[in-house]
Amino acid sequence: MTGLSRQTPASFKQGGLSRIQEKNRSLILEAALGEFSRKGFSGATVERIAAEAGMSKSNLLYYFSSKEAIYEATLAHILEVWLAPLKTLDPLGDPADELAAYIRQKIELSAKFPEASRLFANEVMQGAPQILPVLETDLKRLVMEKCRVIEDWIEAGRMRPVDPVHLIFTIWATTQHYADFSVQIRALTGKDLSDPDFQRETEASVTALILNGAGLKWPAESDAGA
Amino acid sequence: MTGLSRQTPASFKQGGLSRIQEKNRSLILEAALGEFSRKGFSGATVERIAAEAGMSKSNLLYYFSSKEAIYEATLAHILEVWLAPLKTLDPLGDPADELAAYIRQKIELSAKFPEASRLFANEVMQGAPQILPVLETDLKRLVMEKCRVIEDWIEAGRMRPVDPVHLIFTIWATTQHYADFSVQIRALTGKDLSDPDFQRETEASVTALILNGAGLKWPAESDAGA
DNA sequence: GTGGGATTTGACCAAATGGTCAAGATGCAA
DNA sequence: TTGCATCTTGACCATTTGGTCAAATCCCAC
Repeated sequence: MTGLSRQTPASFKQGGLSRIQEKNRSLILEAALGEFSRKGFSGATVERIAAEAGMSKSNLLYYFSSKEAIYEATLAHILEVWLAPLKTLDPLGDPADELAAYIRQKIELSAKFPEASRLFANEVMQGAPQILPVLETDLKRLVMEKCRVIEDWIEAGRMRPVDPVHLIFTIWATTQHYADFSVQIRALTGKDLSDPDFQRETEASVTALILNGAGLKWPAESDAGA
Repeated sequence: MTGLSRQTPASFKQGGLSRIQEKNRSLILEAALGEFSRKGFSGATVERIAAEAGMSKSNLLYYFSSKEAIYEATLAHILEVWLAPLKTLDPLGDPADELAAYIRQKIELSAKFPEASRLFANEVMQGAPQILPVLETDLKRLVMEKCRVIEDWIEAGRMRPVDPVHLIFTIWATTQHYADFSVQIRALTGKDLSDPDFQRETEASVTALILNGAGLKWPAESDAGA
């Protein structure tokens, strides 16, 4: 009787996705991440996404109603992972340790999910058409909260007075740079974050530069190898 | 007699472009920069570029034989400007002054030509299909040369031992971040580099962070206002 | 002013691509 | 096994878009 349910993947009835749906949506999102990050939204084709996910274009459009819907889902899927590390910045911890840990996590993400980084960068560079609202609300609230944490550290004389928001931008910029510009980095150094040695070297350099720039001792006293 | 010259803008005969050609090529390149930086290569349309340049699509294709040709010309046009500042890093100057000047120039570029920055970022993020050769030759040579300069400063004990290539990457990352992610920055701070006050503030923060991170005194002694 | 090359454009074409649809295949509960 | 909902697909369509072409129109040296 219902002519309606036909084009709706049984789906959301009460949030329960069927086994097949679970698998296919997951395959699609993974393929979409690769395609969108490689080609950008406009350059990506649903045909290629479908092929990479191992199904027909028609079938893909059975699970996601449009190219834009796939894009939004992909973006939402990575956004939480992407912004998570900042939340761990602990006001009660040691400033140097906390910032070092944050930088390490961000570089870890850049190393493990360079495609997500590029997709995010692409979205923001195009004017953040999909995620601007999130940036202006959730992210802004989070950043302001963590800026307050840093300000408190500064007022307590535990680090040099730096503008917290620029400190955060600098951390974002540097860590994401290694993912987004990996081709350039490989062209210049012959390596990128996929090389564990290079990842360690990058982490050490970036952390030392930023922490010392913020007036924190780094590496912390301990054995500083040759 | 020559059926050949017809589709070739009188052009290159000996490098002399006619007045009209000069004007139109310039209009096209400016329009293309806007369109490509806003939409990326795939998202851009020659129709819109032509409209923005105030001419018909057919006429645009009279000056550039294809969309890709416009893209290459646009990229080549900005590339020299983009890489110029690094060349000014003077081995004979004071490390702090030299690096501060370099950072200032890069931020100046990000403020004045954010579209060029985004176009460049886009190109590299897609794998640098057009400019990879340049990166691997000219840019690599330049970077290695300047790394040597920094190493000499370090060996002379004039700055903390830092990996020069990571120092350069950090400067690139931070300065370009303010152009490429200006939408995010505006969402979080309400301002961006188009605001002169924000530009000064950014320059001061970034310079202080990086130079102090590199073990250099900054700001140099002088009146440090309240 | 005039002839011929430079410039400009509208009409047109072919390929790529997002999306629809109806029919067929598959999985599963009874 | 059978009936029905879920799942899958090939055929098809409309639009967008990069690019061509022949016919104007413009510009300028003579």
